[in-house]
Amino acid sequence: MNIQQAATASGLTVKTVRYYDDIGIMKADRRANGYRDYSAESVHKLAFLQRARSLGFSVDDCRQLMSLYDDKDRASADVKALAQIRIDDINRKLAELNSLKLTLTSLVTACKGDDRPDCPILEDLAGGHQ
Amino acid sequence: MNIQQAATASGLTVKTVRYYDDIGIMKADRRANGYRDYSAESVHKLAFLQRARSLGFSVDDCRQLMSLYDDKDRASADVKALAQIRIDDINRKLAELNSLKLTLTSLVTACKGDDRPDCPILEDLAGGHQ
DNA sequence: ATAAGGGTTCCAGTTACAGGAAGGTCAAGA
DNA sequence: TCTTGACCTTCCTGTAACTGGAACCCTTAT
Repeated sequence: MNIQQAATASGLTVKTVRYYDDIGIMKADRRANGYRDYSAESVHKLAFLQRARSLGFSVDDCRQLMSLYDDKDRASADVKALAQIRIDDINRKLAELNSLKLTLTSLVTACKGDDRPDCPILEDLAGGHQ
Repeated sequence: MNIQQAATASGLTVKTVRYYDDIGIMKADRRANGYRDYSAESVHKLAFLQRARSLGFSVDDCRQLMSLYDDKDRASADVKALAQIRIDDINRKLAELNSLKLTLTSLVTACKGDDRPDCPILEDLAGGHQ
């Protein structure tokens, strides 16, 4: 299977598939003419990568997930631990974003948003909360 | 004031302050010996940048905020609009992260996390949701 | 004179690709 | 057979916002 078809089938871009080959996370076979060649199993692994990336795992995380996936003797606890770390990340980001949102929302509420130059947002940015 | 002191006073790192000088968002004065020199007002602007960045404004947003800040005839509506865009961004990210969290949490819950190789997380990544 | 602790510039590395140039390959039609 | 167009290849650059480090200059104190 050509790279284009592999990309389409796995939900990735051609650029990304080539990149995954370059960094060695998903090596492609080569035909005599140098073209990359993807088997059904390779496409499956690419789709695995696509899904893992879309769930916010880093490419490095994916490297680990892939080796766990390939290891038929793995312990599911190892995978669970990786996923839990991701959840913790997400929780941290959620907390941070919620706090940002609160601050910005209160600023926007305080700002009249008219033609005059008084602006509580700029005042706050300039040091109101030091 | 030396760069070190300016950095400390504004809550930035020396590297960052130098970077802001390089990209022109906050140009420093220079002494005869070539050292950067920061006035109280410069430090104030650096602190403004620090606060805006910590609220999730991009450096490019900050460029606009700075010019609005410097412009005494600005309309506060302009600033309000920028802040609103940021809030919308944040809402989008919150929704995305919440959805990720739901998925990961249900996977982690389904995974026994023991020594055996059966792992719903890997199964899902491998195509459970196609 | 020298050593410590500033400062300077410039270059590489980070993440996960995207864009684009230059050129090789393949299948089909005139 | 030649050409055309759609593929494919590698390689280089750029992205955002810095960080780390090398090589070197300046200042101050001992």
